[in-house]
Amino acid sequence: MRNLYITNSLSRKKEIFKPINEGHVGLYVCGPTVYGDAHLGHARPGVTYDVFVKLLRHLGYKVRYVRNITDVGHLEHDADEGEDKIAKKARLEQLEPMEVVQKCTLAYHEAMRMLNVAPPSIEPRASGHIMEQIDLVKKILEAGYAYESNGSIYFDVLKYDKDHRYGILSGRTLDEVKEGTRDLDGQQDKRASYDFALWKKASPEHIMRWPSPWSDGFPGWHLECSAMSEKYLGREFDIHGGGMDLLFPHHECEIAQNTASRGTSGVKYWMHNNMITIEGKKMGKSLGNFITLPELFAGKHEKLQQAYTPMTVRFFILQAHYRGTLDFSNEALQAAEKGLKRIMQAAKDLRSLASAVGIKSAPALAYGEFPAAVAPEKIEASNAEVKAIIENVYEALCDDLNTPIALSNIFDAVRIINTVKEKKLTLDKSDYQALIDLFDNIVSGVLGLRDEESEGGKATKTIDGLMQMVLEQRKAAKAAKDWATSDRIRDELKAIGIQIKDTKDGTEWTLE
RNA sequence: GGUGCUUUGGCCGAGCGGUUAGGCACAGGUCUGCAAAACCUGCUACAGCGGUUCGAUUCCGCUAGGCACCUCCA
Repeated sequence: MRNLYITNSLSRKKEIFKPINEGHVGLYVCGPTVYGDAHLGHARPGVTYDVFVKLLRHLGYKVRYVRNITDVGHLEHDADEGEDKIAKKARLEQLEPMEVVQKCTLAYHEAMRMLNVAPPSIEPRASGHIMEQIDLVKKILEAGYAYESNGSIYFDVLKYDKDHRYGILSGRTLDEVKEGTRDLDGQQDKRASYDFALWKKASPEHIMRWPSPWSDGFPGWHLECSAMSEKYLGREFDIHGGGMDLLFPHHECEIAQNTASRGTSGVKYWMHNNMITIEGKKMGKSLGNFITLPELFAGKHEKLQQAYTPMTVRFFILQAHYRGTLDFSNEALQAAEKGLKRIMQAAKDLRSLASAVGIKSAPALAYGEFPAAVAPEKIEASNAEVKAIIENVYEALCDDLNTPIALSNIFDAVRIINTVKEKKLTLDKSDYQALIDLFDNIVSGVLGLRDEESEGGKATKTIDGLMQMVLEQRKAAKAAKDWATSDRIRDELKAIGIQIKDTKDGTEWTLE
């Protein structure tokens, strides 16, 4: 199996990945809090960890991928009167909180499906694991790292810090945390402002509430990930991922909870994807640059000059490294759209060139299917450049998921395919096979780039037939040197979004 | 205020102590009835000032700008 390197946020260094159990990977990623539309920000971790999981599986690992749904406990503020995000939405829309959860979860799933982000192996909900969370609170209380106050339970950060040191992930000392923590009103139940809630007593009007030994209430936000990761992945597991913004306090608190209850921080590698910015600023409702995925796919937002397809968005995300911020702009999205189109066209051309020498491409993967676990140790190809390109793609992906480098090599492969198509270069069967494998396993399989144009199914067949008829007419006009007619056909097709290309071998067409 | 990150050509965005990233845009060429596409060529940058070094965009320091987290956020 190839060596895989990932940047571990704990050490802030690139480390070689060694699974706890040979050949198996346990991965937990923080999923969305379901209280609104899926937005551009959700696309980044969705796509990043999707590619990561697909790569792991292609390399031959058996992966259990857990991504949670937060449907309770996530408050608007840390203050005691901070409202639960879902409860607030439910109040505003006059819905039962679980109706909000259902609606938003389905919308999130739909957005992920469109982005070709495969579902996780397990998608646990916080509200479905109240028992586990109460048990976890009990364990932390027993260990002496939490205290009860007026029906709520808080984590005793000061005590924990003395025994274990709080802040190993974010690199902060408790003094630094102290300085940065605001004293908010409504925190009088806590001993210290930096203590965080494990269990909160519900106020009388609070709808989402469960009985517990301490009060009718609800779990603290950080608790769910500790409880559910342990339940499905065990005391210690390989990788925990999430957005950079969750690093502190969410993941820091998770580590503290794990250590206090299980005696181990629980996670070997922490991975954090960076944010998508819009005009250099983080997306936020207050800045008016908040773009949801349905808006993006429909082009309906004042910041958008046009609609962008899900694959364009996916490709756009993959053109940057996951640890860097990625700046959104119409210009950048339009560039991505064209670049992706070029790769997809080359994929099509490659398939027909290869099938001419008897090499078949694997059928396109259905949604949720993973690439075969057949990553080669060595690339077999007679053309040195082809061989080097593919080797570089694997090396890049295994080097902390460097998708931009992988894509730059894939563009080199595109150039080779185009050169062959122009009959300025010939390849032998081993080269075709290697390239077909590259596109099947990596472009389509790991990077998850689908050809949206040719996914029309029945409609495409009909259009194919029609186009053949139209092109026959134009061919006849051209044969008669009736340029006026042939140009008119071309112009009119162009106007309805069909691009004609005359090549040596006949006329091709593509939908724009 | 604290902590951390960052500054790359028209735009997006990699990377690295000495070798072309890549995409998009732009210009010229080839091909073509003309287009389009493709291919070839060109444009070739690393905020500023110092330092280390045979050599720095790449390491160190300072200055200036930007961003993130510290409060909910993917």
